[in-house]
Order: sequence, then C-alpha cells, then structure tokens
Amino acid sequence: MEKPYLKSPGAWAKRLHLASRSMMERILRPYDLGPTQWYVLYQLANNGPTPQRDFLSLLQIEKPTLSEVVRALVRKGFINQTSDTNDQRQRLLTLTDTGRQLWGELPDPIAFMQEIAFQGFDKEMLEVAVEVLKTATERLNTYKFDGVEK
Amino acid sequence: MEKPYLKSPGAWAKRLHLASRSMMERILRPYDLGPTQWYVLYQLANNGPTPQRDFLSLLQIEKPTLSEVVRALVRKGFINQTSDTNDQRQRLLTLTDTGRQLWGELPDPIAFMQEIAFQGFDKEMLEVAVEVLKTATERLNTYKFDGVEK
DNA sequence: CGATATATGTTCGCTACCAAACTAAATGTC
DNA sequence: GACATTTAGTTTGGTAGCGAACATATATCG
Repeated sequence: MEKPYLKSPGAWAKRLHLASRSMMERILRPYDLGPTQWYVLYQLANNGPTPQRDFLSLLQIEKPTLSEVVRALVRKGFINQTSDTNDQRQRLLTLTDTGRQLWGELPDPIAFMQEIAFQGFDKEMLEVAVEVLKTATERLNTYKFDGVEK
Repeated sequence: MEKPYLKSPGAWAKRLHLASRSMMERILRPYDLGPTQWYVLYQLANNGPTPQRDFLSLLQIEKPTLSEVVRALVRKGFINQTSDTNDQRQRLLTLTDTGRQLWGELPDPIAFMQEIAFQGFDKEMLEVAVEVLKTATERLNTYKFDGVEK
C-alpha cells in the first residue's frame, strides 16, 4: 500500500500544471505580468474590448479571482475598466495604449511551451491523454456529492 | 488560428488539477484542512515524526510554501514543530494528540477521487496519459532557458 | 407600482504556490 | 580560530485560486 496515487494521471496533471505555470511565470516576469493576466490581454488584443463578465467562462475562474486579476492589470496601467452605459452593473475592459504597446513586445509563451513539452509525440498518444484528462475532469466536475460518508 | 492550446494536454492538465483540488477542498473543509495540509498529516500518521526539510522533496514544494503550511497546522493544533537537539537549524514535525485523533476521523479523499475520475478506463490508456504528462513535465522542468529570445 | 429575484462586481478571509532577501546554525577551509 | 560557504527556515510581497457575504443595478412578477 505505497501511495499508488503518486503515479496516477491526477498527480501528473498537477505536476505538469505547476511546471507550465512556473515556466510561464519566468517568461512573463520581465514584463511584470502573471499567466492569467496574460490571458486577459490576449483576449483584449485579439478580440477587442470585452465585458468583464465574459472572462468568467473564457478563463473558467470565479468572480473573486477575476476581480483581483483585473485590479492588478488596472493598477499596472495595462487595461481600463469602465461601466457599461446601458447596464450600470457591467464593466467593460479595454486595452490602454500602454497595454497595447506591451502586447506588441510580448513573446507567445504558450506556443513556446507547447513546442518544448509535446514535440515529437504521436498524435494518437496526445489524443488519448486529452481524452483521459477531459473525461476525468468532467466526472469530477459533475459529481454530485452531499459530503463524503464520514 | 483559433487558440489551439485550449485543447492541448497542458490545458486539460490544468483543468483536471483544479477540479481535483476543488473536490478535495470540499471534502476536507468540514475538518478545517487544506489539501497540502492533508498530505503533511498523511506522512506523519503513516511514517511518524519527520524533519520539516524532508517535506520539500516529498511534496515537491518550495520552502516558503512549506513554512506557511506548517504554520497553519501548528496554529490549528494538529502538529508540533520542535528543534532538533543535534542540529538546531532543523525542525522536527510530529502529530499532536488532536492531530492523531483528527486523522482517525478523516476519509481518504485521494482514493475516493481516483475511483470517480479514472474508474473504467483501460489500463493502457491511463499509461499513455501518464507517459505524456510525465515526459512533458520533465521536458519543461529540465529546459534550460536564458530568457525567451525577445 | 412595489416587492422580490437575478445578475454583476467587490470585499474578506483563507489555501497554496513562488522568488528574493533575510537570520541563524553548522560546516569547510585556510 | 577566523572567515567563508552551505543549509534550514522565515519573512515579505506577489499571483492565482476559492466560498461566503455584501452592495448595486436590472429584471420579473403579482
């Protein structure tokens, strides 16, 4: 009975995620940008001004997390957060000039890391891996649970 | 050119990790325990008092992270942190009586989630997934980089 | 119209992760 | 023995994540 779970896809998913995050942070640090902050700029640079609300599903994060990311980007002067004129609840996020200029200088960390991590793998192997991860994720996310027995 | 990376194993690794963490947090919340805190108790309950230092490799985390986890467990009264008599730098972690009692009441969240997430999969598919994740992780972790071109 | 419900964001308090800079103790080296 | 180096942990300040509770604004319903 020796920690079988350290060899499971779940454990390796965690390690891969942390390794990816770590490298992305190193790449972005010179630009004073975190990984999730990068995704927000990515969206704004490629699709123009976007309601803050939309980022919840785009980034798959909760409201408090998004609030903090937005706050950081506003503080750094890379985006503006304005109230929608029609619906005063909604906030619209737009790139500032500084933000647009920064985006022009940024490398694409995702493409870079994909190349390192997955280059040379069979297409089929990658598909199997995605299938396992995707299914496991869906099962966990949809599992109804009223507390574990106890 | 539509965000191919959202379908990559890296993206799914992140989602699976977050889904796992989220469920583990829900399971452990009634016991006032976080996932990483659980792993520390797991080690102490199964292998007895352990130098704090050893947890760095066991949990694959950095010193500040460990410091904070230990701090939380001491604050909650589940472990003791004492100085080694031979080497005053080292700290030894031991379960308190409260901690031991708590451990006796805890479910095993890992076994529980493994069952939900991976049940019914081909052994071969799981091995392929692990192979992909493990290789990708190693490549990212060993990649030497003196900053991306820029 | 008014009360209630829903949608959008923020705040608070927590876990968990890191790098950089620090203290203190032990070890090596000259 | 003195000084430099290494090792163990902490502190500080940051990102990223969450639930619970809150304020506001819009929408719905009676």
